Parts: sequence; C-alpha cells; structure tokens
Amino acid sequence: MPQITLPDGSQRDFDKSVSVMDIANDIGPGLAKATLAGKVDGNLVDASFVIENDAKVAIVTSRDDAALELLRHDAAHVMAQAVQELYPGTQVTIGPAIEDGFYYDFARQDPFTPEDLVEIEKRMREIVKRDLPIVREVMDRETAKQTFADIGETYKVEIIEEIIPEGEEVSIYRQGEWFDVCRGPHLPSTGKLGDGFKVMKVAGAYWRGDSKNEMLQRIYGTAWPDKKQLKAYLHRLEEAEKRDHRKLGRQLELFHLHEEAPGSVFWHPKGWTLFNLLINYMRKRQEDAGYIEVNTPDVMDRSLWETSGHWENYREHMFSTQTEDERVFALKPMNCPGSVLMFAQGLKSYRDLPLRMAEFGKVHRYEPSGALHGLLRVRHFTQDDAHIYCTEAQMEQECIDVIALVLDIYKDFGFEDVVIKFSDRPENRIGSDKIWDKLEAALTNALDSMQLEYQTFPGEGAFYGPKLEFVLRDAIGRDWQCGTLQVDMNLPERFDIAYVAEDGDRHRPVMLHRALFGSLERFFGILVEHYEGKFPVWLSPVQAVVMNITDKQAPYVEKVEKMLKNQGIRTISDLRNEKVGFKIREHTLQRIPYMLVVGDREVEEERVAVRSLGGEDLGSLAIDKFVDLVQQ
RNA sequence: GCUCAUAUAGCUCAGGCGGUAGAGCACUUCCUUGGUAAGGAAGAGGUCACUGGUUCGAUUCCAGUUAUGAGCACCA
Repeated sequence: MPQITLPDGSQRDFDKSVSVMDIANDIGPGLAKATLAGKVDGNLVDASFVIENDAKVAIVTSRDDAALELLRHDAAHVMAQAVQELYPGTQVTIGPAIEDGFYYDFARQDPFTPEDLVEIEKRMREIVKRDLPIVREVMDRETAKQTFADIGETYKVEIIEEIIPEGEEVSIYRQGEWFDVCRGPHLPSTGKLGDGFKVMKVAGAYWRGDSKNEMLQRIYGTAWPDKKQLKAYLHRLEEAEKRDHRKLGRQLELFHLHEEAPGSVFWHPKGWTLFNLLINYMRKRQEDAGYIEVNTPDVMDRSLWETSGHWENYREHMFSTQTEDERVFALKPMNCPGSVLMFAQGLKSYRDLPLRMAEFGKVHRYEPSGALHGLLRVRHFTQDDAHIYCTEAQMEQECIDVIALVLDIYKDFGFEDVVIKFSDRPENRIGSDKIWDKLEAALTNALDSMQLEYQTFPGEGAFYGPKLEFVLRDAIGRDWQCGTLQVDMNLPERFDIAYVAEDGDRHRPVMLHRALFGSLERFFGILVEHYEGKFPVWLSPVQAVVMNITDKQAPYVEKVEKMLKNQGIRTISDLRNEKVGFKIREHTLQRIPYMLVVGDREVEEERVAVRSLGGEDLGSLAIDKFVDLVQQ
C-alpha cells in the first residue's frame, strides 16, 4: 500500500503497487500522455517501473533535462536497430548519450559511407514511426550471455562478462524484434523520440577506449526534444565554424601552417604583433608578482633528460639530434630541467626563496600526427613557464598566489568561468608515497583555503607531481585547458639541488611548475575564437586605419598616421584608389576597431571622422581627442 | 599512431565515365577622384599535393607517401 509523495508535497495513496505511468494516469490523462519516465526517490526509472513501497515520485516529461538524456540514449538504440536491419552481420557494442547527442560503436568489416548514414537516418525515422513499445526485462547472467552468443553478438557477451558487476542483474530492453543489454532507463516507446534528431558523422573508436584493441566504427548523432531545438543546435555549430581560429587566422592574416613543418606556426606580422602583446602583458604581470625572467638553451645533452626522467618516459615524443661527434642532443620538450640547472648555478640561500623564475620557453614535442589541430595542439610552442623554488613551509602560500594570479589574468581576457581540475598521483610515477601525500595536500589545501571548487581526476597527475589545470569556458561555452600548476619534490631530488638554510645546512627546495596561458599558441587560438577575431582595442594588432576619400588628402593621411604611431597607436593608412565604402568594408572584415576617414572637411579642420568597428559614427574628432579615446 | 574522408590558381570552390582545366574574390595595368560594407574595363596567374603502376595517352583509374579534416588513442 504505497503512499506516493509528489514534488509539490501532495500525497496519494494506492492500495496496491503502482507504476510511474499509473500515477501519472491517476493525476490526469494529459500528464500520462506526456510521461516519458519517472524519478523515484531521486533515481531515474522507466515509466513502467513498479513501486511497491512509500516513495517520493516525480513524473519526467520532455520538459525535464533528465528526459533529454533518455531521449538521446533511445536515439542510440533506434540507430543501432536501424543499422542492424540495414546491414545484417554488423555487431553492436556500446552506445551512450553524450553532450548534445549520442553515438553507437559498431563492429563491421566494410566502412559506413556518407550515403549509408543517409539511409540509416531514414530507417531510424521509420522505426520511430512504428512506435515500438520499449520493454524492459531481466535475465540472469548465463541466460543473457547465451542469448547474445546465439545471435553472434560477441561484444555484448564480453560486456556482460566483464563490465556488468557479478551479482548485478542483467537488464535487456526490447523494441520490436530488436533488443540490447542496457541498464536503462528508457522512454516508453520509439515514437517518443520524435523528429529532433540527425545522424552526423562516422569516425573510428577503439573497443573499450584502448588503442591496443581493434577499431570500431562510431556513428555520431545529435538529438533534441523537437525539430526547432535541433535546428538551433545546427545553427550553433555553423556559428562555431565561423569563428574557427584556423579560418580566421587566414582571413585576418595572422598566421599560417605549412606542410614542411607540420604542427609549427608561421606567424605573420599581425599575428606576431598580437603574440608579442600577450608576452608583454604577461611579463608585466609577472614582474608585479615578484618573478624574475631568464632564458635557457633549446638544445641540451641527452644526459640531462636522462636525469630528469624525460628520456625514459617521453623519448619517443622528443625531437633529438645527433652531431658529427655522435653526441645526442634533444630539443627541450619542457623548460624545467633547464630551470633546475639555472637554480643549481651558484649557491642559493634561504634568503633567495621563494625564487620565482620565469621563462618564455620554446618547447618542441613530437606529438602524434593525429593530435595536431591548428594552434590548439602543435609540435612547437611557447610556454609562459615559471618555476618557483621555495621551502616546504612556503609551498602552500605560493600555490595560493599562483591560483589568484591566474584567475585574475583570465578576467582581463573576459574569462570569468574557470573550471579547476585536480589530478593526483598516477600509476607511473617517481618519488615516495610520503612525498606525494605532502604535494597533493599543498594543492588541495590552497584551493580549500581560497574556497574554490574543483574536480578531482584520480591518477591523472604528471609523473613527478600532482597538478591543477585551469580550464576556460569561452564565449560560446566551449572548454579549453590552459594554465597548470604542479608541485614537485622529485625533480629537486633527482638533480640534487639545495639551498643553505638558516641553520647553515643544505636543504632541498620544493619546486612549483606553473604556466598561466599555458601555451601561447593555444591561448592565441582560443582568443581568436573567443573574440571572433574582434579583439579588444588593447590587443588589436592594428588599432586604427586612416583612409582618404580622394588623392588630395593623401599627405594629410600620412601625417595623421605618423602622429598616431608616435603616440603608440598601431596605425595603418589606406591610400588606395578605391571608394571609401569599399575601404570601410575591407577594414571591417579585417576587424580593425577604429576607421578614420579623411576628406576635405577633416583636412580643413585638422580632424578625423571616426567610425567604430560596430559601424557607429563617433563623429569628427581632433587627433589628440582620438588618441585619448584609444588610450582610455 | 588508428579509422574514415579530402588534396584543382593566393583564397573559396566548380569540372571532367582517361585526350594536359574553369568561376568568383584577391593580384597587375588602365579609366574613374567617388563621404562610411563591393565603381568599371583589360591582363596575368595552374607539372590539377608528391612518387610509382595500368594505358598509345593519367589531373581523372589503382597503389603508396605526405599534409589536412572529423573522431579515437595520446597530451610531461
């Protein structure tokens, strides 16, 4: 005799066990029709779930976020059914809901073609139209294994054997003839899927996410409660494509990449100007925060990398070179060993600590070819790296200062929404557990004392120490990992560095590794996409363009250009024999913040007519007034 | 690195079931001197990514290589 409590607090009594759907029916037929699933004591369940005892129940309809995940999961099942109907012999493996949609991994000899995807989507729509009831049933392990073995689904057998915990019941969901092992829950029938879905693309994916395993074919789709939301999503994708930094990099003449140097950037004048603005900005911030700046060699002897452990751990990802005398050198993949040598040079006192040593270090990493992606993943990049040498007692405060600095810097670029990830000791590591305990505590204590939220990623730390990663959310909600902070007592040990303490003995310092932009190249790419190429004035490679209307004003334009440049404003002139409308259009497409038009009137009055990038007429200004406007 | 796809003018792309290619924009020259998102005309520009194979003949078909794209794996 369950008593059901609804979200509004009202209670309903039933004289026998009831399903979620029964409850919805009891409330009203309209609600029953809209019912997709239920939440019983906080757990998402099928609408057919039967409740025996008193419970808190919420009806899930298409308005609930929870329903969207079910919808996407259903879409994966419907797609799998469509594929198996169309391509008999194809094995199904797994197919979860993901952000914005779903995928399903299939094992099949022949690759799916783009035409196949069209057919699959068509068949999915048919299956939706059939409105097959989705029914849950429970099997014992052996029966389930046999059932799937009988129809040749070897991957499903492996899932039942190895992924579903011993003792847990195996649930099967059926829709028509087709069925799948699945924990659920699901929607009541395939018809509930509606028409807000689309099959997107096919790609490879390793079975169980392990590159040692065979590669399956993964088909991705997107699914939404209705067609309108699907359309909105597709529109968002188009918008994101427009701000792709690779595309804008070409259009705005910032940089290019070349086949002869995969993963390395050719910086064009405008891109390089912006790149240097970022460096200058960071240099200033670091100086204010008590850092010193140094520079260490790019190519160093193999023995250094053996000492640091990189040769052992990352050798295949390093660029190395052998000289005529058969000595092996490596291009630095990191700055830390160089920094340590810098610290080791000369005797350090406790009075020197904390020693915050920064370097804009150019590093080379032989990244797997498939990992390369525009500026976001390159083989040659510049880190705004720094290593802080301090005592154990100073370690936590230094962490706090770094975290505060990085968050403040991101704000200057409009990134307010920063996710912090904490990664602790990995399996493959150097140093004792006792040391790792201290290091991990330093990071988490710092975060706790700053009352910052963070996510923990077990086992994801660097081989020499735990790390924090700072993930930026950009203007259109995408996440990018940028800054990092790592604490390390292992490299100091390996390199046997020390400082002289108050007691006159030598002590081992702690080493903090930190980068705030992370990779200048990557941060650059993110900024391009974040601002859609419309950089704030202080970052714009070209801040103003002066253009004439007729040849007559050319000398005045040149004079204005010179005056502005003398004031430190990055200015170009456009004296081409083109109409002013044409020039405006071009410089607008080039995202120049201020366009200064000069005709006879302006020459006469010693002024410029100012137009903003947004098309706003800022009126006719004297040159010094315009300078004030830019510099404010 | 793995799967699939792609590679034609500086850029964006069309084309050809095998007989050495075309548009728009950009570029050059000329006309035009025009007040806030495209004025007009003419011209120049390509070993159709690279290397092999099939063929009388390959940019087109096949194979390999390289690069790029979407994912997967990786990311000190």
